[in-house]
Amino acid sequence: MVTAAQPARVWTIEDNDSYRRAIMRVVDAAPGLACPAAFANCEDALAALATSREPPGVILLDIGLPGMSGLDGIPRLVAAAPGVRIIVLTVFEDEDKIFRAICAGATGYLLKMSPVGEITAAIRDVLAGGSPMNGRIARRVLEMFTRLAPPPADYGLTERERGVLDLMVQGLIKKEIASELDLSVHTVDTHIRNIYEKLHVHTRSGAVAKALKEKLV
Amino acid sequence: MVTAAQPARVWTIEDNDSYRRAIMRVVDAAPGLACPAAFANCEDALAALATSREPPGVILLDIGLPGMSGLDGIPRLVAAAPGVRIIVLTVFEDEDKIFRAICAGATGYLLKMSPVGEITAAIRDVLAGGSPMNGRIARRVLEMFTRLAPPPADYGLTERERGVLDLMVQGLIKKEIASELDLSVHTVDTHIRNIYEKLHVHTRSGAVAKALKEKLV
DNA sequence: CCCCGCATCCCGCAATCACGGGACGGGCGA
DNA sequence: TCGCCCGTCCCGTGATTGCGGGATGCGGGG
Repeated sequence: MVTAAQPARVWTIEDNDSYRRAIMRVVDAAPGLACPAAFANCEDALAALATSREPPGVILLDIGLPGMSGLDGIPRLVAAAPGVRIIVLTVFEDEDKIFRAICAGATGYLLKMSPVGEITAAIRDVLAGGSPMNGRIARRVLEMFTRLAPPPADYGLTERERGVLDLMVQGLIKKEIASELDLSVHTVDTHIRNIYEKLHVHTRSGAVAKALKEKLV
Repeated sequence: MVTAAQPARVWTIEDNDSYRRAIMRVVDAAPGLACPAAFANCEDALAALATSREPPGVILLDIGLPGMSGLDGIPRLVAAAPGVRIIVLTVFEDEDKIFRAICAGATGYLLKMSPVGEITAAIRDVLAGGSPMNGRIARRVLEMFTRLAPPPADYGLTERERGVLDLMVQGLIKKEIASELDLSVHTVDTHIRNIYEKLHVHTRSGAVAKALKEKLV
């Protein structure tokens, strides 16, 4: 809980000296927030985390750091301070970096061009269970999601064929599929051949790969 | 572009009469925004879209609608009005609905408990290329992402075995794998057997499925 | 120094596979 | 009513596979 008596501890990892100091000032000036420590690289922060008796609740993290990248630092920081929330604060807005940061466990993603007031707002948001993101970043994240779930592609598989394909994905052989579906092996064979034709493959592995990649079955 | 002369058109689809009217009032009162149309269900909105000569730039969409669900409506609305941005405005905050809405192409996701001022802010955000999300929604989205990239699981596969597995995933048969890797078919065979053992499967399909599901190779 | 584990390579066989064919009934649109 | 598609069933052949062996080279530990 954020109170005046016990301000939330925010650490900053940022290699640009003046920007780092500016952030510290802003955070310290914000009611209920304090920035008791700041570092110019991940290694120093990790070392401090290992010995600190007062771990931070939130870390503002740059990505373009000398030495260990902020991206690589995220999992280690989280491991060193379980429960800590990481807000990435960077100039990068390419999908790859956003994606990697989020997958690594970042809770927020801001751009350095943001007004400083947005930073304290973001910290409070994170503390309140939110995930602050710059608008463009949010749009990108959503787009990645959309792309992740592409058209369920329809190859015109029949119900039966989908059932057979499902069991193929589970690694069953024809004989097993036949008894599972209570069919003759020959019938299963025909279905499999039709699946191959519809999926434009000619091996089990190809069919299974296509089924999984395109979320059929 | 949002100007006083040409306000951005916002449509509202919401079955609760008073809430719908409240939104219309708020949007109409906001400078640069106008809500020239509102509907109680998707079907009506779709019909209006089909004949309208002034399609909206943004649609505020409820999910719990009578008839066609807002979730199912998203792709149709987008199809009927290419370029329209959908902001989901609902009481639901379960992962499934969020996920489906985003995958269907929603640009923003707000909760009805939000102060109305947040709605106009969200509309402007969307118009400016952003993707407004309630803080908790954003957190959920990020968590979904994190879960999407689970531990790359290690079954102790050797370099060679990974190479073979990769080609298996591509649907090649042993002979093809052998020539691709410049090995004897017998060697490939042994590799495959070792892969089976390490992956605890005993069929090609099982191995391919496991490789794909756990992002090996 | 020798043994063990490991990755790599090889052989042979029975089981399984892909695929060419053919057949039958039921549903559905022309 | 007549096709046509679909799901079901069947045969046979030759290729491919899974698996039982066995062998090589190479590194580390006793």
